[in-house]
Amino acid sequence: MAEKPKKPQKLRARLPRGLADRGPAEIAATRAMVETIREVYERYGFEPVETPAFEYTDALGKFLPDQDRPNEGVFSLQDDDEQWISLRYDLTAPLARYVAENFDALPKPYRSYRFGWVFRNEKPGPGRFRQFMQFDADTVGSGSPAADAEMCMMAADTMEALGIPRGSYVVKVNNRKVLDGVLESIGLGGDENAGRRLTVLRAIDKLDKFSIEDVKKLLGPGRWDGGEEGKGDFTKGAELNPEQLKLIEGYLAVAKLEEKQAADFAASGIGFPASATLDALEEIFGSNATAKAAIDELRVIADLFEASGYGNGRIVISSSVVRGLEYYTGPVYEVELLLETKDEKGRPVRFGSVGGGGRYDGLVSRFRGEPVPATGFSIGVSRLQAALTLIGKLGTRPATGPVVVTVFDRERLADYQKMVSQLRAEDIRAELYLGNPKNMGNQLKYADKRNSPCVIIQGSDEKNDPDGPQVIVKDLILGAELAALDKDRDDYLQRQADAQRKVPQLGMIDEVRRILARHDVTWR
RNA sequence: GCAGUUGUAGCUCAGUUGGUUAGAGCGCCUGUCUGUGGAACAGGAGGUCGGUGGUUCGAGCCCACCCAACUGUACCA
Repeated sequence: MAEKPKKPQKLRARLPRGLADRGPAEIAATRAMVETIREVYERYGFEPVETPAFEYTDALGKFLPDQDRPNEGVFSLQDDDEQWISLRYDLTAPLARYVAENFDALPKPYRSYRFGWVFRNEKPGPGRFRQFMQFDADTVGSGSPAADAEMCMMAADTMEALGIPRGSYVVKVNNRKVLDGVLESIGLGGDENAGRRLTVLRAIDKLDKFSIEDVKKLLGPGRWDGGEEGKGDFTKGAELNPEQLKLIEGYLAVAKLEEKQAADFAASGIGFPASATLDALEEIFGSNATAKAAIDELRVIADLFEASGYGNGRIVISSSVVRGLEYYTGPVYEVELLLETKDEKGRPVRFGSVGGGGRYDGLVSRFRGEPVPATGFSIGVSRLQAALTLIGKLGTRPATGPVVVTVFDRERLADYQKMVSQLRAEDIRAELYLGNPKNMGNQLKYADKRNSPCVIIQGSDEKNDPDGPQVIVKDLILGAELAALDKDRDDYLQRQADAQRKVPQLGMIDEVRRILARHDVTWR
């Protein structure tokens, strides 16, 4: 017995984790979403601008403090002059660089939008990728709360334009300065408390994910990952003392109250005034000047969106919104999907935030000697697309393929190619079968896989028809429907004849058009 | 990063207390089909049983370590 010849080790074709290939259906869906978002943003007066995927790492602000090395959350490399450059991890920092670099030429306020891929070197998860698409709009050079209110209204309009019904999404607004004031009032102001401030903010941010009890654990001693003693990893808490804890509990209570009001609204359809929760906040933290000013700012924003009719639950004040810890300086917003659905294994899926933004008054002024207020909003296109696909709001039906002209006689390739050209000249997507034409079956299988509406066949019988040259136009969609009706072979062959027609070659275009119209094929 | 769960064909999964040549369905390819996809039948390709080492006469099964995926959690501009 001869030994089995060892096969050469094959290279395994594989995609790095957290990245995704995209097929025709997904590309079409993204294109449609991007067009819809663009229309809304342009209606609000924003103009397009694009920046490259790479930036100098220092422009992104992602160098680790005291180290000559970029944050590992960003994909970075050293240019040939040793300078670090990084793939952008959002569209905001590059915009700040662009505005600073072109400051004198741009109209102020400068209002622009852009979409593109961004990259984060993080652990991927369902709906979370290491490359994903964002669609941003920003107003640079206006410190007015009206600029912030407008971002929220535009977020709401965009959701509805994308087909998410009112009540199935909510735009939540908070103000980072409220949180700053709250932290000051429990004695966590100053540089020496920066670390604990972060811990407290992170804990508050978890309010939508954890119970109030678990959040309190994080504010106090800490919490086990598994939810109970000894299970999973231990997360160290902020170790607040009882007085501090009590004040924060007051804040958490307001946040929970807002949540309940929002739920009541969803049930009843009756809106509630933002002033109610703001009054409650002011009662507890109004004595702190920072908090007071921030609450007043939120009142202005609420007045604006309520006056324009967005107060009916589309935009709400929400104290649990924290957002990123790095650059936001004022109002912050988040768009949340309220739809609940099940995944393929029947587990409930919460989509959570599909967009957000806020005021970043420090980002442009880093590059300039003067203050430059700015506010922006970003939609996570990839995550939103994943969510919309899961709830069936986006068609996953593959796009219709081209009309396939089959090759019957390989001697007559030129004749078939001419038919293809005639179809193309009429703006009908068409192609010649370019595979091995040894039998008709394979060609039909190919057309079937391409999701073609129909195929063209011309053999010698048709070519030499006594009534002049004919072609067979076979409707694949109708054919598939008819075939599903009956299993009997003779009957099947009979029905098959119904789905294909022999027409004079001169009438080929009309027959194809008839089939396209029958199935509403437009190719968009 | 930490913790738990899981790794057998392209996909979904079987595989007895450790015992010859590791199976099924679906999918794929070929043929029945001298002019027709989705049907039927026949045949075929496809596996380093996640990897490495160990225990054993013998490991898909037992042990150790590693890797990957999933879930939770941490970080997330």
